[in-house]
Amino acid sequence: AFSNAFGLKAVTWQKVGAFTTHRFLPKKSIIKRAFETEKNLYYICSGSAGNFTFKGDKSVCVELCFENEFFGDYASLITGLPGKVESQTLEDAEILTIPYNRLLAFYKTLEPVIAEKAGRVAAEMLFISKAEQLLDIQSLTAEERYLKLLQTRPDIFQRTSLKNIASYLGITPESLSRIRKKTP
Amino acid sequence: AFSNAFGLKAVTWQKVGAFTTHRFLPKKSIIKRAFETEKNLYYICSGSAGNFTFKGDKSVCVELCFENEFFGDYASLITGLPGKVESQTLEDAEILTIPYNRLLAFYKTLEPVIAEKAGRVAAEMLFISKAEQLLDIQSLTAEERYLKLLQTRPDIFQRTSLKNIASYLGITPESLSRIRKKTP
DNA sequence: CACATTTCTTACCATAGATCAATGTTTTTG
DNA sequence: CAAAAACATTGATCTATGGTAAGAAATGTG
Repeated sequence: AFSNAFGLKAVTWQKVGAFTTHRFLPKKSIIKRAFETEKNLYYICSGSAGNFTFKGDKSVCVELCFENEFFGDYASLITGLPGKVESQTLEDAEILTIPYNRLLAFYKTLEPVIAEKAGRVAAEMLFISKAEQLLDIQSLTAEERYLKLLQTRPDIFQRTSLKNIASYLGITPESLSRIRKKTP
Repeated sequence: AFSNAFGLKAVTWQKVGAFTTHRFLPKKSIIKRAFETEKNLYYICSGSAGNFTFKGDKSVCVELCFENEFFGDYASLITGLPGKVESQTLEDAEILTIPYNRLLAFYKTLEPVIAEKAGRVAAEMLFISKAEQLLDIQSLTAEERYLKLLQTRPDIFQRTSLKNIASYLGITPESLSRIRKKTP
């Protein structure tokens, strides 16, 4: 499914498949609760998932992932500490669960350089993505962030509730509604 | 200077020193302009530095770094694309400049696994740090962010202008001034 | 299919934080 | 050292966004 990701060959990923669980989860299934430690890496075959936290008593979507993307509470996975986010599906989803300790053990059976490279490439991608998300929030207005998301990921608006999109953009559903009304 | 960082031995870093430039830069020196591509990694021996972007016509500090920390426009360094931020010193600073292509070439003289591991550890640290910064902005109020910074990095307030701290917290200097007046 | 739940929109008011302006303070610089 | 620049604070507004509420639309469910 995830051929060549992180510089690993398809044949290598096939071996990962041996200890990977394949599940169909309905919409709004909780994958990992807040303050639990993440033990798995996930791959979304179809559907979508998100990471959520709270601002006061309001749920905030901090990450959105779709089919053919890896997913999880990476901060918790990397540090081994309890993560602050709750992970859940946003649509019915087909998800691969890759136990992280099994993945690390498998890495040790490879040439070590291959495994470290995969880890480096993955971590670099995560960093680039987070850095851009943060820079957007710091340098763009709510309306600019909406327009950027609309241009770069128009499909998201067909698949995710405006409520989640609003919190992902850092605003309330009401504000998003007003922005949408203003910008046809 | 930077012993054992990223899982590299002190003796390895000593060899990096051979192609590292040592400079003293006065306060507010520009290290890299916005929209240029970063070619170097920096290490701050003393003083401090920050990365800046603009929100409309206002300068926003998106990163603060101090002595004994690595520094740079990592997103640009990793992707090789022009970066959006301007890097500059915030105090008089003693800075090591490590040309990235020389660093990568040096990596190739090591056991490859060592180099990849260093890259992985570095990227993971950057990711963790950005993810936390983003989560704070999305889940905390301005006052909560101020209090968190005050608790975790009280020294910053002795060394950096409140103007920069305010923009780092995502607020104006006036708002920070009012928050400080309110919370003694 | 009918009922319940959630989502989306709209309206109205409240508020955190922004903006503008004035003033005092500190820092920089010639 | 004195003038200029940058910074910090305060007060008086202004505004974007939040909060609340209510109804319409969509979706989920027995």
